[in-house]
Amino acid sequence: MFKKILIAEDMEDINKGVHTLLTELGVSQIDQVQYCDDAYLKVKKADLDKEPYDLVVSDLSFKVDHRLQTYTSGQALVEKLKEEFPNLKVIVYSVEDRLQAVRTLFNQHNIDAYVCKSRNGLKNLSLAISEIAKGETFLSPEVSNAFSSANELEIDDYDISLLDNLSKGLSQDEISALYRKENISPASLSSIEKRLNKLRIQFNANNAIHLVAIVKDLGLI
Amino acid sequence: MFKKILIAEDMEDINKGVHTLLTELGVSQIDQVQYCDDAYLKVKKADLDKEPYDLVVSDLSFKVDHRLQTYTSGQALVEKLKEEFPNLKVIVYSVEDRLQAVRTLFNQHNIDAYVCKSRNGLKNLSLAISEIAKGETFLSPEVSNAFSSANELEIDDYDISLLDNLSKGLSQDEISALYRKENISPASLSSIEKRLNKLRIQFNANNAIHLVAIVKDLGLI
DNA sequence: ATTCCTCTTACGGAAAACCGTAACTCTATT
DNA sequence: AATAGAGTTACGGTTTTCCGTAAGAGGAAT
Repeated sequence: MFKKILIAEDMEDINKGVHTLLTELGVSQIDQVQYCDDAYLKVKKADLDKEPYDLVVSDLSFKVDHRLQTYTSGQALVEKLKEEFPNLKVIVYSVEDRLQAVRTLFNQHNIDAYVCKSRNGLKNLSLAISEIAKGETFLSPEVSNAFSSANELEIDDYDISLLDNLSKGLSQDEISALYRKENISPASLSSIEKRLNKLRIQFNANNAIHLVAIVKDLGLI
Repeated sequence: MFKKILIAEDMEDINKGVHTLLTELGVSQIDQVQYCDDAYLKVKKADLDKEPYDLVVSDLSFKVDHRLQTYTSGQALVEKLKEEFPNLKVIVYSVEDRLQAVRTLFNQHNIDAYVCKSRNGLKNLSLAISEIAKGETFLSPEVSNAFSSANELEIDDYDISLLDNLSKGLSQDEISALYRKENISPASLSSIEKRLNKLRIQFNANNAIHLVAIVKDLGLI
């Protein structure tokens, strides 16, 4: 089990909650910071002192305040940490459930676990820790389909067209009529509903508005 | 009229076109760069040599390539230039027509003109130059409503919050419940419907999806 | 030809969004 | 105190979206 852990989390209450959990798990040294820069400095110093951290648990979003930060987000912090200390284990603990963000963190920045803050957040966090201790990675159930093979790159031109038309204000009915006129298949309302449902699941969107907002952020349309 | 002008534009053909126009306008010294950093260095050097530029015409987007740049966008370049050389006149010449971007350039970075690359791009550019020479600012007709439009100024924080929550996938019902909990008024479903209806009319949106897509494009959320 | 599989379409019910109308609250003004 | 006006809320009806189920259409493979 891990002996020395750092928590980076700006919300004091959550920070404390995680601290309690880690204490219960028997971690002997637990340090806490509320700013990304402090996190980096602590890890850096610990490394120089030859007493490196075993694990960092970091949030993604940190409220900005008067203190100017070099690393303005958990993402930036994690990137830097994993770059400079590849052996350091990192758990991202965040409310964020956008699959693309999760994918990026794993693929680009090689994090070891992603845990969603939710009703079972702490439980999953403790699961994550034991998995990592065994050399495994961990993914919260809320975002478990971030890698489920099927959805990876299976967004085709039809999907894009659908999303584009939605974003232009057409109703599903109107899109159906349009596709019938232009001989685009499938054109039935039912198929369009089905496809949009698939996309909603893929992108973890609650509804069509959310879906369009997400794919616009991703630059897909 | 201006005597010494710098063109910052990565596309060679456009760069050349602007050069030709300026020559026709009787500008005696016209320099061209294809990288933001080169632009900054040239302006800096000219200033140190006591032969400063009168005007910079800059694009917004520069393709990234092997040359690592300190200033990776026209926006960053303009910001730096206006900060260090407030007297230097700056025209932004770009295809970008997002109103929010235009507003930011004028309000935050104090540019002197914004010209859209379009059919009449060069004509507007020459108009802009003569306006600036008279001490005026200039705004391309394509984006002329970035400031004039009354409708955009009537959007308050509540509207933004509403749109933001919508884009995050909350239903109108959920937003109502949220506002009740957080004592944000108005919180009733009816009022939320009404406000969204007003926004749909203002932005010429067919439905909520369309509305969110539009305000995202405008950079409002 | 039959089976199996996948894609498309159809349908029906529940939920949410859309839209008009009317009532209620609060404030300012006389 | 009375009234007008703007903002908020309530409510009913229609349309659209959401979601599950099931039937039809077409292809591939024995």
